[in-house]
Amino acid sequence: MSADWVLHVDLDQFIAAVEVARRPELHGRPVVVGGTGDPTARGVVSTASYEARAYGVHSGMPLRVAARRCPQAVFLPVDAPAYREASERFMDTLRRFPVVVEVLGWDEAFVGARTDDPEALAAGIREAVREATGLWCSVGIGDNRLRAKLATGFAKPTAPGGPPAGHTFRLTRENWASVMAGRPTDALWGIGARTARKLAEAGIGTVAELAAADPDALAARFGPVMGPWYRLLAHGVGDAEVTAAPHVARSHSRETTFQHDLVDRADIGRHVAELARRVARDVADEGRPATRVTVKVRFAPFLTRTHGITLPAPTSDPDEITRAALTVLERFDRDRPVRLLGVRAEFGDE
DNA sequence: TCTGGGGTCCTAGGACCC
DNA sequence: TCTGGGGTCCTAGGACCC
Repeated sequence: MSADWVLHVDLDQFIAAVEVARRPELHGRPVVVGGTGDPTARGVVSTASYEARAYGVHSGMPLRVAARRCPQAVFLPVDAPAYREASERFMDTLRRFPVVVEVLGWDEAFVGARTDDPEALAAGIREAVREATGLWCSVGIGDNRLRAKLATGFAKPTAPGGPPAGHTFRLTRENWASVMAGRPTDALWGIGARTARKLAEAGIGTVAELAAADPDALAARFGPVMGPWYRLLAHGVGDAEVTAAPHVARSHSRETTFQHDLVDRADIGRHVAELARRVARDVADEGRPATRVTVKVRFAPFLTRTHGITLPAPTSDPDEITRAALTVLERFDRDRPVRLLGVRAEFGDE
């Protein structure tokens, strides 16, 4: 009997896998991709291979720390065009199946399907993706998006030297409690370290405890939307709809962390103007005018401030966007060295 | 440990208006 | 002279995700 399923398909160690696929001599070695590939420079790890993860290296970790933990790793620069190309082949492969494909990121997608054998569909997808891209993927099977997404975590190959191909895992209303009840709240998709800590302070440590919490108390503590939503997450409640409708951007931004902090005012102004011009190009490509321009400044050592203005009228004009960014820049204190500059353009609600 | 770059959504306070 | 209740918009910051 056919039923509607949500599959979450996720490429394994995506960025590192792309690099290894085109440099077979790296197979089996610890590989760390991030920044310019210089482990002594400012930057973080984009992806570490499973061999590198065994040394405690993970995404988001400063490259300098990764180099200390795993000095023998091969450090490579981020090559965005190569990953974009691999991503497109991956998505095109998914679209060959009689399913609805919703892109979530470069290396993951939701797949909506009506089938009586979702495991067989998942196996077919994994083989086709391997054939088309040379990359392995893992597949979570769920009765909604939340459960499918979380299921993928249980499908992933874990240990280095383990099976090269990911497996599949099915997470539904039936096994939700037995799989999730005892796990920490940040195992849920949408609860991170900060919220988990605040929940723990309220005496809520596990998914089961969150599921049993009082919604009004959660609303008072976490806000009228987030509080009750956390409780629903703990019950595994989520949307089951998958859509192929193209994503409509709310904003575009460009930012740069400098290898050496900036102190010169004119220098800072030139960098903001350059970022604004790049954002204006993105706005022009979008084909809709920007309604707001925001500037971000991260001062040394790591203090971040933002200021922005709503434009007098929506515009795509590079000169107007640049002028707005430079006007906003005047509102910042200028008494500290600058580590990062960013410019963002937002679009209206239509 | 010393913390990228690109996004999304929510919250809360103040301004402003009726 | 001391004062309401509600709605909406703007702004800055926070949290989360990949």
